[in-house]
Amino acid sequence: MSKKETIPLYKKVIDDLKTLIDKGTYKKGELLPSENDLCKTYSTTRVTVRQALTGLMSMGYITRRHGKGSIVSEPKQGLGILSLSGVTAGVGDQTLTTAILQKQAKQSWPLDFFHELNKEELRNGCVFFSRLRHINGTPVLYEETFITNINLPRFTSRNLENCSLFKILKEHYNIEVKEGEQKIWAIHGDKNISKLLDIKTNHPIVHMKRRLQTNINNLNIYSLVYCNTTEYFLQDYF
Amino acid sequence: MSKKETIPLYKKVIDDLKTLIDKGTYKKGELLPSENDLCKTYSTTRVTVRQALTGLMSMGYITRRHGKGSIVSEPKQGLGILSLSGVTAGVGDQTLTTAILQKQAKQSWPLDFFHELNKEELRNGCVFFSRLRHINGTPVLYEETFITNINLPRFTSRNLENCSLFKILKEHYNIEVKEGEQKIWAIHGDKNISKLLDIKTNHPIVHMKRRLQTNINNLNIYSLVYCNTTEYFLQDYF
DNA sequence: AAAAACAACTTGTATATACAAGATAAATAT
DNA sequence: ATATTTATCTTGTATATACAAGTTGTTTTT
Repeated sequence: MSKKETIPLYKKVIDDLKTLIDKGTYKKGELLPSENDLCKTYSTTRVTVRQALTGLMSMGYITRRHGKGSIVSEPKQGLGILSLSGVTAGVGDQTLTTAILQKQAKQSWPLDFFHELNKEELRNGCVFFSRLRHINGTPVLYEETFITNINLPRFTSRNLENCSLFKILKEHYNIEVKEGEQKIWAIHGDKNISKLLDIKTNHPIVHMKRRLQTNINNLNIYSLVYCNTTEYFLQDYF
Repeated sequence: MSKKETIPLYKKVIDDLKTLIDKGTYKKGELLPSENDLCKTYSTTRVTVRQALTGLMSMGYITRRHGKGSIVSEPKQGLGILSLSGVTAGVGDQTLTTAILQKQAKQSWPLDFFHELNKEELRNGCVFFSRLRHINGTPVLYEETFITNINLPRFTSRNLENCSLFKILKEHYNIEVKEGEQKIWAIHGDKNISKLLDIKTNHPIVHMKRRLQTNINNLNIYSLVYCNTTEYFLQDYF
């Protein structure tokens, strides 16, 4: 039952350093321990340590300077456009709450679904849920998410508040987002969206259609996003 | 005068494979030669070949499957939101023209510049230019670009039409974009923007503020983007 | 005092090798 | 015929090592 999976050393190094960066032990602009120091810490060689650092770099956690070291970058949360920042401060200082409008439930794909689906996905159906995110009490972002139904144990009974979808997928099912695409429009919200976001109908909002591919074959995450960017904006690091 | 720089082997492998993918020799969904084949081709070892493949992967050119091989992905153009797609087809089928509204010229940074600048950048000043991109004759995207002035030879006299900024930087100055951030809003265009994009003033448009860091220290590319997404949309791969 | 050389750090590139583990098709056993 | 095993591909992880080259502070020379 218990997956006695041994996680690779380089992944452990990534996780450790990521945690220390997120915790603030290594702050923005500071240098990580040198590659040789990390080699000693983990009793390994530079090839493995560099594999970890390369991973952290492509995740945007660090930059590297020849002859200098690995420099901690701005802490990034999420992948692509997942983070929402206020004009004055980062998300950390804001009160971000998430309301589940429709709890995740198995269903078949909508007939007019916005993205092409393969046979396997169509056969499996999907899990759908919708969330409304508030910052400091104001509704800012409405999101509808469709996940290919591959029978994740107990997934439909989990609590998906507080942006924890990706965390849950990673920690409980070892699912990670590998790549993705997103399409962006500026639109005027229709009646429903405007009501949800508490804005006038001619108010401009950002609309996105996203598709995220995971390390599991045929497990894609699709989402429709509607965001009121009057007081906040969408931020994207790459 | 001639830079007798020896380019690293792994970079040559990346460039070669990238060219072959772009040319269509390796098509989407196909497998690249195996790591051991590439080792033979380049008379090197797997560590070096894998360094190249890891690079191609983080650039989005390929995905890799354990036990299977390196699979060619959808060819991606540019980095982050740089590509503009129509609803019906990719950019390739569209007629994309670029008009230079203000030719690139050295100047000092605007007093109310949207991003923090360091001392070095302030001292150097910037090169500014603005472009208006049309798809099938319709103005769709207006972009103002600020590049830190580091005296690139002949840069101010080059032709920046046809999205070739990044190509020029890469080919003539060996400058590559390393990372970046972008902030996104939906707004109603002001008089100027609306006139440029030929839309009504209450029309929703996507507004972005972008900052791209390059492999050259203190050389950043800042841009302000305004996009009419009525008929087209902004697309982003990661 | 200023410039040049040096030493000691750092990361970058590269070779050579080994075994683990996923994918696939052929050979074998049922 | 249908499973099962096996062989042989593939990529994934890892060790050990070497030298090149950028960065920085110290020492030496001028």
